[in-house]
Parts: sequence; C-alpha cells; structure tokens
Amino acid sequence: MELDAKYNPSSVEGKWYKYWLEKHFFHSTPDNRPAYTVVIPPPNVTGILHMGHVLNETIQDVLVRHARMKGFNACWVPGTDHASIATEAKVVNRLASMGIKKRDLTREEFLKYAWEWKEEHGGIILEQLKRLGTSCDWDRTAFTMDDVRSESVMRVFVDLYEKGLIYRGLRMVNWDPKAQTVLSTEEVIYRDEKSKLYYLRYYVADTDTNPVKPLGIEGEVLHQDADGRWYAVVATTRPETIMGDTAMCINPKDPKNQWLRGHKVIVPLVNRVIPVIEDRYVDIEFGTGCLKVTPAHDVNDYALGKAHNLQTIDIFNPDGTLSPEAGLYVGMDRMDVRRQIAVDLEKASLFEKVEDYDNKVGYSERNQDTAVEPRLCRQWFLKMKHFADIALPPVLEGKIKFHPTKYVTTYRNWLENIQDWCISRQLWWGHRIPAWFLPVAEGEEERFVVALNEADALAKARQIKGYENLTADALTRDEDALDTWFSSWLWPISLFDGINNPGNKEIKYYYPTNDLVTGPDIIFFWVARMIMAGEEYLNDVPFGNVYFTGIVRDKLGRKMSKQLGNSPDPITLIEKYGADAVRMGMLLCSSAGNDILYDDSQVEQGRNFCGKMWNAFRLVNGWKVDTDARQSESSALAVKWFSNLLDKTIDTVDDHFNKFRISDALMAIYKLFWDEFCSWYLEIVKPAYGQGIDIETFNATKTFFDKLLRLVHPFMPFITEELWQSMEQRAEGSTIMLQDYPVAGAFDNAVIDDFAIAQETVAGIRNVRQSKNLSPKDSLKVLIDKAFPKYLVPVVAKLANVEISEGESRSAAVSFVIGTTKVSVELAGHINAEEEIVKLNSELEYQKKFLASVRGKLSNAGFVAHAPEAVIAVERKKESDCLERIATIEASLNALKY
RNA sequence: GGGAGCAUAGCUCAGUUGGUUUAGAGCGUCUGCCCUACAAGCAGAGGGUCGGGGGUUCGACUCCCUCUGCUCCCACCA
Repeated sequence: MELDAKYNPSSVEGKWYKYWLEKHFFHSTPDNRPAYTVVIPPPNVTGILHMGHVLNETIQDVLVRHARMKGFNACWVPGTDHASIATEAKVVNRLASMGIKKRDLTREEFLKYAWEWKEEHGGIILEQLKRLGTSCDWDRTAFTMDDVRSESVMRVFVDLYEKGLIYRGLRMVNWDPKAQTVLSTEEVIYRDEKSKLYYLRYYVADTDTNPVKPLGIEGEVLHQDADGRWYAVVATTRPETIMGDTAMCINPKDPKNQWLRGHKVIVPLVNRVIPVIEDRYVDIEFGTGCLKVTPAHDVNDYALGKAHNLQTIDIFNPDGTLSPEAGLYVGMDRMDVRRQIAVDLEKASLFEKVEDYDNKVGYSERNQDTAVEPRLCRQWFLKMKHFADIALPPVLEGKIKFHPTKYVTTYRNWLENIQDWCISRQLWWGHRIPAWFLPVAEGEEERFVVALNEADALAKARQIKGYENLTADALTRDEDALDTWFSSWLWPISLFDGINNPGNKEIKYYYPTNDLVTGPDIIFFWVARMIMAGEEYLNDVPFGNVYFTGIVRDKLGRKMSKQLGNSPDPITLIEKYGADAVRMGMLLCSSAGNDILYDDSQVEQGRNFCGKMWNAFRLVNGWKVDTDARQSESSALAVKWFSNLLDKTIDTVDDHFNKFRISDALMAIYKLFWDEFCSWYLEIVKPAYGQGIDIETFNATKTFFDKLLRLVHPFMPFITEELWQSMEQRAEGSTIMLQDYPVAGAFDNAVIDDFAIAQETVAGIRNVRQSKNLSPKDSLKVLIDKAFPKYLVPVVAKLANVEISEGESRSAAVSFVIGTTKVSVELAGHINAEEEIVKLNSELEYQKKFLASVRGKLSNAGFVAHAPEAVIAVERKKESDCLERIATIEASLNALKY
C-alpha cells in the first residue's frame, strides 16, 4: 500500500474511530473471560473538555486498551453527572440573560428549561472524548439523572432513612447566598484574604445599679470616655453582624476583663442591652479578649449560644441582604452594610480603630465569587460514623490500593474525623428528596414520611394515628434536591443496576471494578463515598486500585484557568498535532501522583514520534524481497539481538504496567522503537539502494514491527491501527485493538550486553570521525585486539563504514578502550600526536584515580570483613579491568611517542 | 494550629530492601551533516556530587536527626 510522505492524523483518526464504533469493538457483555471494568469519573453534563480530562481519560484508555489486548473483557462505562449546583447556576444565568428570574418560574417550568439546556449542551463532552480516541462502551452511556440512576438514588435514600442513618436536623450549615442553597463542609473552600479587624465600643449598661469595679487595671484610666462612661472594646471582622449580637463573652481567667464580670453592655448603634457571659472558649490574647456573640451567624457563637442559652437573631435573608430582624440596614447587601456600618459607627464615636488582618474566608466551591454564610437551617443529614467504620478497613488493609500510597493517610484522617453529611440542597435541578410532609397544626413540630413515591408516602402516612383519612393533595413533597454526590457515590453500582436489581448478571460480572482514575481533589467527595456505598450495598469494595492523577498546570507551575488564559483547548491541540500526539504529550509528563507541567513541546514530541513510526513503516513497506539473497551475518546478528531486546523490553513494560507507571511504560517503548529499532536495527538490516532484502530478515522485521505496533497501541491507538492495517491485507472486521498484547519470551542478557560492545565501538569510531572532521562516506581502517568479539565485526564495519582487522596499530592511530579491549582507528595524516597524548594522559589519570579509589576500598579491612562476597568480587573485577585499561592506554601512548 | 509530601543535570522527572566500573532518562543546549524512511530528521558532544549541616555504617542519593526553602490537605480563633 502506498502511504503519504507525512502522517496526517486528521485523515486517519475519524476513519478508524468510525470503524471501531461500527464494529462495536468497545462494547462489552458478560462472557467467560475475566472482566476488566473501569467507570469514568462522570464529567459535568454541560461541561467541555479541558486538559485535566485529557490526562485522566487518556490514562483510563491506556489501561482499558491494554487490558483488552491482554485478553480481559474490558468494559469502560462512560456517562455524565448532572452537577446540580453548577448546572443550575448556568441555567439561572441563561434565564437571566433572557430576562427571566428563577423565582418567577414554577419548579416544572424551571426544570423544562434545565432539561432543554441539558439536551443542548449535554453530551458535547462525550463527543469530544471520542476525538481523543477513548474506547468507552458508548452503548452503556449513563447519566446520573436518567431513570435507572434516579431510581437507585430514591431507593438508597429510603433505605438509609429506614435504617435510621438519614435524619433531619436544625444545624448551623454553610449557606451559599448566591445559589441560595446549603453546602456540605467539603464544598466550602477557604481562601486567605486581606481583611480588616474592626474595634467597636460596647458601653456598659448597668453602671448605675452595678458600679464598675475596674480591677486589674493598673494606673492609667482605660475604658472610660470623656464623659466618664465605661465601655468595653470588641474586635470583629464582621461588624455587619452586630445586629445579631445577643451577648458579649470574656474568658473567666482573663485578668484584664475581670471588671466586666456580671455586667451588661450595649450593642453599638442597635442599642440592645446584652449580658456579658464567660467562657473558656475565648482566646485571651486575641483582640481585646472580648468576643461579640452572634449565635445565628457563626458556628462557634452558635455553640456558645446553646451553652449559655442565648437568644438567636437571624438578621439575614437567604440572599445575603439584611432582614427586618436586623432592624437597621434592612434590604442592604451584607457586604455593603460592612462598609456602611463602619462609617456610621465612626460618626457615632463608637469606633475605636481598624487594623489590617489576614483571615480565611469560606467560598462556595461552585460559585467562587460568593462568600459562604453560616446559617441556621433545618436540613437532611446522613450519619457518617457508620460509613466511616465500613470504609476504613478495605483501604488500610490494602484491599483497595491507592497510587500513590500517600493518600491513604489523607483518607484515614478524614474518616477518623468525619462529620455528618448534609445531603439536602435548595435546588431544583437534581434528585428531589422523597419525603412528604403531613399537615400539622400551627406551632406543632413537622411530621413527614419518606417513601419511594407519592402513593407509598400516602399509604405510610395513613398508618399514622390521626392521619388515617389523609388525601394525596394534603401531602407536601420536600422542595429540596439531593447533593450531586449522593448519586455519584452509587456510580459503580448503579451503572450495572445493582441497586434496583440486586444480584443481576451484570453487577455480578462487572463489580467490583478494577481501576479508578481520578484526581485527589475528589478523594472525599467521591472516592471515599463510593467505598462507603460499595461496602453498604454490596459488601464489597467498588474498585481494586485508585490511581490519583496530578493537577495539570502550565509550564510555570500555575493552575490552568480561564482567567489566566493558560489552558489550551484540547480539540484545537488534537486538530493541530493529532490525538495520538496529544495523548503521548500528556502521558510523557505524568508520573503518578505528581502535578503535570504541561507544555506544547511534549505534544510536539508525540507528533514527532508519530512521524518516526510513519517513516519507519514507509521504509520497511518499500522493501522488495530478493529470494536469492542470503541473510548477511550482520542482519542475522541484528535479528538475534533485537529479538532479545524486544522480549526484555516487553518484560520491563509489563512491570511498569503492574506498578501503574504508565509514562515509564510509554518511555520504554518509545526508546525501543526510536533508538534501538530505528537507529540500530533498521540501519543494520536496511539493504543498499536498489537491492532487495533476504526473506528471513524481511519476515523478522515485519514480526518486530507488528509487535512494536501492538506495544504502542494502548497509548496511540490511531496511528497504530492505520499502520497495522497497512502492513498487509487484513481480514474484514479485524483490528489491532483486539490482537494480543505482546508477551515477553525468554531473553538472553548476554546477547544484549555483547551487542552493546558493538554499539559503543561504532559510537567511538563516529566520534573519532567527527572530531577529525572526516566524512562518513570515507572508509577507514580499524584495528582491534584479540579480545574483541569477532562476530560483532560485520555490524561495526557496516554501521561505522570501516574495514576491520586484528592487530596492534603501528602507524598513527587514535585509540580508545571499550570495556577492556582496544580499538584503534588508523588516521595517517590526520593525527596530531601532541593532542592525542594529552587526551590519553587525561584518560590515564582518570583511570588511575579510579584504581586508587577501588584499591582504597579493597584495602579497607572493614569492607573486606563485612561486605558480601559478591560486592567484593565486583570490586576485584573493577580493579583488574582498570589495570588492563591502564596497560592499554600506556601502550597507545608508547606507540604515539615511538 | 495539626498532618502529608517534595528538594537529584538548564527544564521535567527516574533512582525499587544502602554496595551492578566515582548517578540515569526525556526535552532543551552545543557541534557537524539536506546521506535515496524521516531536518517534525541523522550523527556526535557537553552538563549534576544528589538543598545545608550532623549522625549511623566497612560503605548513603538511598536510613536517622536537624536547619532552610517550596507544595498540598485538614482545622470553628472572632
């Protein structure tokens, strides 16, 4: 078959991907082979492909294709995640651009828009994945909100509720005022921020009835203004919350604030009188040692409020503006109030000073411009103690292996300090909580039933005393949706319908899955919770290995982000360099667990490798077999050597795969192909221009090429398919992806080591040639000594373009030592004796120094006494070899000097 | 505040239980080459004493301690 002079990925990739799909090569059904299962970390349904995905999916595809060729029934299940907060936010924004407000829509209307958006944007990312060459079983494509997955979620919720693991609780939760929903603790990201610490005056209210005794104040008058009124000073970063203050707190052991004991103080501007309470929680050293207590808006304050039985005043609306409860600044945004209140306090002389202060502020993971507000809310929670107990052992005992292992510690720490999981979200896009509220009298506590559907709910409700005659329309379903991760955690199970149809054929065959490839950033969100769900519902781990990839950064080490504009578009890259090149580029720089510093040059390297394979193929493809030709000695040797080296490399590659060292495996194959196969093997066996090749060498070469292509295939599927198909007429429906992955045969290291002598000799001669400025076209005379392996001579002669004979050089020559044998290149007329003497002398000096160090070791009584035999033998060998080399160099020196 | 990790050629990284001729790779750099597979190429070369200090050992890049610098995770100090 004729091939283009250059590899053109765009004309090849689409063709083969279509072919693979048409032939259903990616599709898996249970059979007698062992299963190899991977579930994709489902990308956001409306997301687009970024470099992180490319890394992640490429690694998965390499693993899957490798397993498939190894004879496993490989099944890689793709799908997308509904990503409730992120997607709902996008829909809300889109509606806003259309002039529609979410709150003006009914739930049904909103969801109609959301599904429209999903149909429009959903699945783009899956199409992009196909461009990468991923061998997912597309017939199994799932969505976390499709029927099977939704039903699974409902069943699990009902089940966990009935087990008493899900409860409703009034808790201080993290509130996202923009999305207007609660977040789990894991969804809050704390960022360092330069903020201000405001010092405010709280006047003492009860000096008339309860005179201030300023004990502990020595000398100068503090806490007294010009009118003689006493006041305390409170430091706060959030002056806008003073309307919610219901106490001031001091540490009982704080001498400087003793005088405030038992007093009441006045909240500035608000003029509410609040008690001074005492609690050891207060840090004496911080600020003034006086803490304002706002139970409704701070987690710690809430705890204080509970302990001291304080009133709770919620001054915020859900959207972060001030509520009527605040009394002041009603309707203003909390951030605006912070600025304004400082001004007003100043005016009212209630403001002491302001300091710069570095603190951490929590932001919504999905809404990174919005500061999270602690808020008191009734929400649904999942008790986590039980899940931590079942999820810890499999990882600690090694049933699940983390790569790299350092994440085991992270995992354990989290599980050992786990908090209950807030699973409800005030969103519409998601799985609606299957709980129905019953009508109750004013002031009575809420009552509800949890059930798979409304009919069940009604039936359950009617069993409650007093509700026997309840009608369906009296039930009110909970408005909230579940946290996205409450569906993701079932993914490895729900993909095989293991929740709705426990024990079905597929779940039995594919579960547990083998390897999970994901980022360490979702170890808590997803990995840990999948382990919990797996143990809870199947009594088994969801996967055997977790491969944590690093974060893709630019070459300066910065995270890729839209703002910086340093994130290349993978599709553009694929169009420019080819999918195989992009895949290789990502893999090259991705040792497990390390962050990836991405640079286009790596993709260029991948592209170059494609070019190399392409051209090597063109060379071999163009050979004509000459049936009369006999195999030359050099070709016979090359075949023998490369055959051994190939087996040895396959062995190495196997080892790398077993250790998840994907980039090392690729690098080993890359070097084998480029350096050994192209630069040495092909150069030796390649026939002279216009001549044919002997059949033996030709067949061996094709076999090698075929194995090399199969070795490369998991990494670079397109070009390998193209070349494999071009090698010969293939049967209809055949593909390289279903061929066996090469298996290492026995190999003889001695053959490989011996050949290295030839390689070094050739390099040595080329070096001499280059340093003397001699053209490679001019044949040279080379003398070797007796010890040189004779059978290597034809190879050296061909590659170095030299005539070789045995003997001592008598005329002017440049010599060097390979191992312990001497090689002399005769160069009458080209030699500068002085120069050579200098070079040889420096070599001699080096060897003598080396000898001294070896002898130093050997004469060390301790070394000889303690070191193992083998190590001592090695040192002895070093010594004798070195002595031989020194003798050889000295002989060369003598020859030069005559 | 707690925990984890990293520091090896210009860059990115290997270096597997301490001993395979005084440290390896890829890329980049330098030199010479358009030779009929490939200039997205070929051939050759240079480059580090393994962050600093101390210790254990016959022997340490490899184990221990310490210092310095970076990264990440967790945590309710206003």
